[in-house]
Amino acid sequence: MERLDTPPDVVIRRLPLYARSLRYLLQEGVHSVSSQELGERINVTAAQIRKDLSYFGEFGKQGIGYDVQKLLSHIEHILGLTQEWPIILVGTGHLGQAIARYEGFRSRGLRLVGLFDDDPAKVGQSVDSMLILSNEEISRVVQEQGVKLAIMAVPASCAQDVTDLLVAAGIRAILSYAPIIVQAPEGVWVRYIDPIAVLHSMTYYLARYESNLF
Amino acid sequence: MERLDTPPDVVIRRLPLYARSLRYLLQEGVHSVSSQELGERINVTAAQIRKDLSYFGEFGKQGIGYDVQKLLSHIEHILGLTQEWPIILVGTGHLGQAIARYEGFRSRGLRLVGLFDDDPAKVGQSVDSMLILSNEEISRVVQEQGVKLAIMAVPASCAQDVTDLLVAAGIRAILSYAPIIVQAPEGVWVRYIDPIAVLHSMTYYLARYESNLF
DNA sequence: TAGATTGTTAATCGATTAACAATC
DNA sequence: TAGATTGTTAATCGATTAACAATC
Repeated sequence: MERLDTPPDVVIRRLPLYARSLRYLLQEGVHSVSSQELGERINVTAAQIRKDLSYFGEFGKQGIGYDVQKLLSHIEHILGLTQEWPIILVGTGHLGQAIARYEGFRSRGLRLVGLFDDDPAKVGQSVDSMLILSNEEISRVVQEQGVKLAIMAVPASCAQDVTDLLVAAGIRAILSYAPIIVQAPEGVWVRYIDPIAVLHSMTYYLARYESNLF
Repeated sequence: MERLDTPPDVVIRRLPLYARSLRYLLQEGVHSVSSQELGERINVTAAQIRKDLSYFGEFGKQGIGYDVQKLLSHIEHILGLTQEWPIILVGTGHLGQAIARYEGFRSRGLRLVGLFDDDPAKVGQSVDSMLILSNEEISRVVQEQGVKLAIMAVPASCAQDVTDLLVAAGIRAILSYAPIIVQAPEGVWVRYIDPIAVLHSMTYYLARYESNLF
């Protein structure tokens, strides 16, 4: 059956988890998997997996389940992971350097092509043989390499300025580690990695638990 | 009016964002804020903020809005941030070291009290004057210091084992950076920081955009 | 007082789950 | 064939939003 609904964002955010689990299954030499089995691995119901996939097509076989390799290919295709995406990283503090040293980008369809910092003392140094450039060069690199995706690991105080710079340069999606919500125009996606906020939401439950409220 | 509903987890996850925005307002010297103004800063509707807060009490004044300092205190109290939470970190790769070097824990109600790795070559070294201990010492430290909260920055391949170790030691909440969903018993909260998954959900939109589908 | 904004209810919207015919 | 599991529909559940009386 044809599906014309545009898939909700929650569904899109689950697809990478399905893909990853399928990669692990493949490594383990598993060739076929049911929605039930896949769901148990990632704590999602079987019905949800089937419903999610139905937004994009029919990938399974009744009575059998899904061919791991095939379903993985389909999902990678849906996510646009058949191509390699150049990305840039702005901010080379402790966290930025750790990200720059991450070895896994290439195998995950991403390639770090630029490293930027606005601190003149850092510009010209290098991290893992990758040269740190000035923020003023962002625009040039983004345009030359057709970069659409940026990681922002800068202090809250300059996050909005850097966002504006990235948007002006042509970046369309930003993953921000800065502890602040930035404003970006329509058509630019911003997502946040916010470990402190996550920890603070867990202390809520810990505090409740400690006082024996459940 | 009294509210007996237990607040949904989505609400709990938004509270830290409200708290943070209020801290910024306080720094800026703003004393009073309406749900409208607060909402604009963090891209949340005014109605949602008021509804969220109503799970916990009445903190505003009709016609006026909220006293920034008071509302912040209330939210910090709700989140259990009136006490300092000891935390441990397992895994001292690039990312783990960056986390260990993070200076902001103290001011955010968290205190790193232990750093662990299972690599004998790393045990005994130190990061920022904090000694790396063997994973075998997790249980002792957790019990001695009453630690409930752990950050896990280990490879996917040992994430489940480390989780089991943490749970056995008495940890009740885990923030995991490992790219795998781990199984934990009831009453133990696990949350994930998964930058690659987030990037992969953004490539979906970039791929759509590139092919001019919207 | 008049204007503004809260807290709360009811309406709406959207996501998840259950159930089952289709079919491998 | 009998058993298993999909894809899809309808029912349920839960979260967001709109609206407004209460009130500062």
